[in-house]
Amino acid sequence: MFLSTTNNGVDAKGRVSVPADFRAVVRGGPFDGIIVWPSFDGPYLEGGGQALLERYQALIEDMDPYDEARVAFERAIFGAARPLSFDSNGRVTLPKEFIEHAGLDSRATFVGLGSRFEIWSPERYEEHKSSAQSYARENKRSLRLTPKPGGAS
Amino acid sequence: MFLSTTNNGVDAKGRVSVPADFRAVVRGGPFDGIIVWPSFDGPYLEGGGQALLERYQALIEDMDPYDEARVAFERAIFGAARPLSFDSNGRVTLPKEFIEHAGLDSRATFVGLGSRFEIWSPERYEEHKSSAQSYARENKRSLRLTPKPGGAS
DNA sequence: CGTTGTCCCATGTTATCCCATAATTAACCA
DNA sequence: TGGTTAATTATGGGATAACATGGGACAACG
Repeated sequence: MFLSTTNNGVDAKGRVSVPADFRAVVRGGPFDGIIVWPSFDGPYLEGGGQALLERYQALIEDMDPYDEARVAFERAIFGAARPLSFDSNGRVTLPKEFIEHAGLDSRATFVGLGSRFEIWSPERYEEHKSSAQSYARENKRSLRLTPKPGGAS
Repeated sequence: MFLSTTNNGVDAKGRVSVPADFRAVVRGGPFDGIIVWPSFDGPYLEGGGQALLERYQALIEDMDPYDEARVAFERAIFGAARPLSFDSNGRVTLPKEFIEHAGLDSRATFVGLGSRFEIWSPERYEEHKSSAQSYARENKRSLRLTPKPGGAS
C-alpha cells in the first residue's frame, strides 16, 4: 500500500528516486518498476505497480469493444502510460513530456494514495492541498465513509 | 501489454520502426512480427500480435455462421489484416493501402492500448487525443476501482 | 529488363547501466 | 542512554549498449 508523502530531487537527466517505501510495494511483482501516466484530470502524474494497470484493464475490458467511453479510457490511460523500471539505485527516468505535464522543476512530490500514487510539483501540490476544491472532495469522501452515530440519510 | 505512445518516422520505402517495447510484447510468439489491418472505424490502423488475432477468431466463431455481422467482421479484420515481419532492425514495411488509409506522411504514431495498438498520422491522433481526454475527464466516475479482495483502501 | 520488395551494414542519437560519494537512518554495544 | 558502527537511501557523473533511421546491394517478380 502506497502511504505518506515524500519530496525527492529530479536531476538534469529527469531521474528521480522512488521512495523506498513505494519500491517495497511493487517488489516481487511481475515488473521491477512502476507504471506512470499523466493525469487527464490535472497537472500531475498518476502511477502504481503493474497490478494497478491490470485492474484497470479488467475494468475496461468489461465494456463493449467499440464503446466510446472504453476507447477514450484506453487512449487516455494505456496510450499515455509508460513502464519506468528502477535502476540499480531505485530511480526512474521521467520522460520529458511527463516533466512538462506536471510542471516539474528540480523536485517532485510523491503522494501515496493506497492502491496508487501521484507525483506533483511541490508548489502545485501545496496549492492543490489547500484549494477549496480538494478540501471539498476530501470532505465528501469522509462523509461517505463515516456513518453518523445517530444515523440520518 | 502494449503501453505508451511513440512517434516514429516513415521513410520513402514505407518502412517504420516498431517501438522496442512493442516488439518485446510479441517476442517469443509464433510469428516474429505484428499483424495489422485498417480500422473499419476511422482513419487509422489497428494491430497486435498473433495472439490477439486468435482471440478475435475465438470471439467471431462464437457468432452465428450466417450472421451478417460475423461475415462483416471476418472481411473487415481477417480479410484486411496482413502479417508484417520485422527486419533485422525491428522495422516493418507498411503496404501503400495502409499508408493511404491512415493518411500517413513522414511520421507515424504508435498508441499502445493494452492488448492491441493503433497506428495514426500524428496530426489526426492529436485531434482524437484531446477529445478522448475530455471524454475521459467527464466520465471518470465510471472507472471506479473495486477494492482488492485482500487489500484495504 | 525494369520494378518492387527484402536484406544487410553504417551512423547519430538517446537512454540505460554502473560506478562513486553524501546523507540519512537503523542497529549495536558500551 | 549515549556514542559508534553499519546499512540503507538519495544523489551525481561518466561509460556503454540499445535504438531509430538512412542508404545501398541483392533477389524475386512481372
